[in-house]
Amino acid sequence: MMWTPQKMINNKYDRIIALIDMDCFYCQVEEQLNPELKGKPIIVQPLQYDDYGGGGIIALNYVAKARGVKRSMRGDEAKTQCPDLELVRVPVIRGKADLSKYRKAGKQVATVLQTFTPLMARASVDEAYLDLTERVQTRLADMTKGKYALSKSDLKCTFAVGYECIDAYVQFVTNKVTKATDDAEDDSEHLPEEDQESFRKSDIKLLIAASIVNEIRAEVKEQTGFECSAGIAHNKTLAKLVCGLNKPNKQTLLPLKQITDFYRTLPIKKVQGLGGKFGEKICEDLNIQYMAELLKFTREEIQKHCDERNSKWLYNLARGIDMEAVTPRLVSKSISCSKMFPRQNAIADVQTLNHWLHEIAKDVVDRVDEDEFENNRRPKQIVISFTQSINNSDVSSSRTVNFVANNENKIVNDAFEVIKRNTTKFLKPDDPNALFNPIKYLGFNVSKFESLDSKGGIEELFRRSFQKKENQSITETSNVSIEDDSVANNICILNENGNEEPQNSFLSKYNVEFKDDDTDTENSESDSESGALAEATHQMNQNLLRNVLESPRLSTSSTNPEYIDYYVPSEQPKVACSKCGKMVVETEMQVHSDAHLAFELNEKQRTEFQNQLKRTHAPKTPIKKKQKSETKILSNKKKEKTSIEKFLVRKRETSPEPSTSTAIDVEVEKCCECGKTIPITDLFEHLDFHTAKKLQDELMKSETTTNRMNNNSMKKSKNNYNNSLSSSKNKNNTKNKNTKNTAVRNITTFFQSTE
DNA sequence: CTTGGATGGATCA
DNA sequence: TTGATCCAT
Repeated sequence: MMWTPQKMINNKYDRIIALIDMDCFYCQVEEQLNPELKGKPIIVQPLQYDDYGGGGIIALNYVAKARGVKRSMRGDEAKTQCPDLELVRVPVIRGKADLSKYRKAGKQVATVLQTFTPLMARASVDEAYLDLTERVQTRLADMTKGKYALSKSDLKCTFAVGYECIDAYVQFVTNKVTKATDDAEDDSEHLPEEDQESFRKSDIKLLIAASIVNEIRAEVKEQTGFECSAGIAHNKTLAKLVCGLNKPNKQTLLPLKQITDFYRTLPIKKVQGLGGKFGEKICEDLNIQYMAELLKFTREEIQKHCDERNSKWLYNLARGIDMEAVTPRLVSKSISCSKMFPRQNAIADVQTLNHWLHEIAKDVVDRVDEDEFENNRRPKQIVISFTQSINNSDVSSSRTVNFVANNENKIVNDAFEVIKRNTTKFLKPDDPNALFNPIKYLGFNVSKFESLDSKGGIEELFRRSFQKKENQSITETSNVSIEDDSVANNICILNENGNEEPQNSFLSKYNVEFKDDDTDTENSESDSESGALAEATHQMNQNLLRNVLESPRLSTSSTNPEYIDYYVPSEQPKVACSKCGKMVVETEMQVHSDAHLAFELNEKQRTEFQNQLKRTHAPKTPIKKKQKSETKILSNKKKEKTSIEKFLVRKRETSPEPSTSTAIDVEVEKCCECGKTIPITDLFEHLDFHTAKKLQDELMKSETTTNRMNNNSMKKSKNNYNNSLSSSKNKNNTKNKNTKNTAVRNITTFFQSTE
């Protein structure tokens, strides 16, 4: 029963996660490649035009959608529905669909996204999760200090679940903030203390995140020409859920307090991971259909129908909690090439089998080769998969083989051997050319990549931080790490319709456990919001980087700065991280170190580093790269090393002056607003007060300029305006009633920057 | 028969 | 670790 509760708790609502999803990505790619298509209704189809009904549709743009074309239509039907529809076919190479241009475009996008945070995980060719927690915190701190203000245009194209327009939501947040300063009453007060701050800051953080995501989407558009939509919430699952609510080229955030309402009409199947058999089973077993209905069940009841892990996950998710971390991953962990041979296309003879093995193997060779140039790695393993039709039913098999050389014939031979060896009856006895059972699917999957640049050292570490990989400990343990009781008692706020269970029993227990277990987290306790801490963290990261560069083995600080390190299993052997001193399970140390590295690099450094990699790796002539690979890698290694050295040196030079004491040691801080000395633990609260004041000031100041802006939402609420501009600038000290009215009146320019 | 194929990730025994 | 299976885009 050893957890670090405080860390876990903070991760329930503290994180800000965005899911970026490209709008009808394949269509956008095709439009970019063939600009004549722009503005026209188009669909993208997988194969030749000889398919049933004119072929399927894998993507359609919004023009086509507006014309009534549906994804479920066949090509013919779509063409009938929309006669001037443009049919774009994905190219076919070696008899199979060639998706390389979409992969390439997706990689471009990911490269841009990655510059905003190291905590980016590609979820598919056109989707990526971003953990924006740090960026949001930084901006919130800036805002609080008056260095930054949201303007209306920052929230362009933004929607908030449960609100008609974003202005309505902003108004709500405004009222809440101003109210909180004057009024002791707070709708988060019945939460456990640990959650209250997170809860109160949720709305403003989501808004800030929306402004950041707008910037991200604008950058993606500028750098790649592609448009995307986004979902913004406190965890991946929710971000994903709301992403599709407003499309295209829009973004949707999910306020914490809207989750229950949102769940009421949300079919369970829509949740990622519940769209298949498992979700169906849950729905049937519990006889429910919507997410909100999950709330009725205890964890034990849920667990009757699934394993512990899933029951916890479901139980938490029903309460808006999903602890899965955004695991940084920039490149895929495997590459697969496959082809189906449905029905009469099933492979029935050895010659045909051989032919297709070669075709697909060529694909493998090309992809692996390309990957080697891009990522300087090579797979160690290849899995050969095939499906036979035996007695009219499909039987799938796969076998693993060492990947010793990226060679077409070698791959084919291995595959042929594998198929022969693992087929009880390979050939028909009377016909040595005919397969006994037809083959309906062939596939290769290479994985277990090995970095080609030698050999440990800082280079390797850097590379890993870019290429890698997974952070399994975070992903896996985060789910099981939520203690049942803590969850059960911390979610009452989501049950805004009452009926929540009493929570008192838990609190004491929680506190006890917290204290018992809180051996090494004292310094970072409850400060994760603080701008000062953020600075301290940054400073510490600088120091950490220096440590890595100068004496990697040296153990220094004993703080654990990263909010992603929120879980420490107790029973496995642990060792101290050489960077942060935190005790980490031995087998997870590499991952832990990677996380440090990912965090330590700022965007510029990362892009610079990547560009250098690209430069040194980019072949002069993209064609015929095969036989050069060996020698080229060697020469590159040298170049690259110097590049890295340069990079590191520069990094050192541009590092901020080392501060001998990090802000973590500071107990008090001078308020930048009023000059008062405030205990650091109270600083944020204190600054909140100033924020509210400022907002009020802005409100008044921009009142007149507001009238220039004339949008629908303003027109709508125009009648609510009044002319009480009489208050002085210090009116922030006035009563609730007054501030509320002001906020209502002037909501659209509330966040206007003053500069 | 028919949103099916290609692809990638994750889980579990 | 491997092989089968599930899930998602």
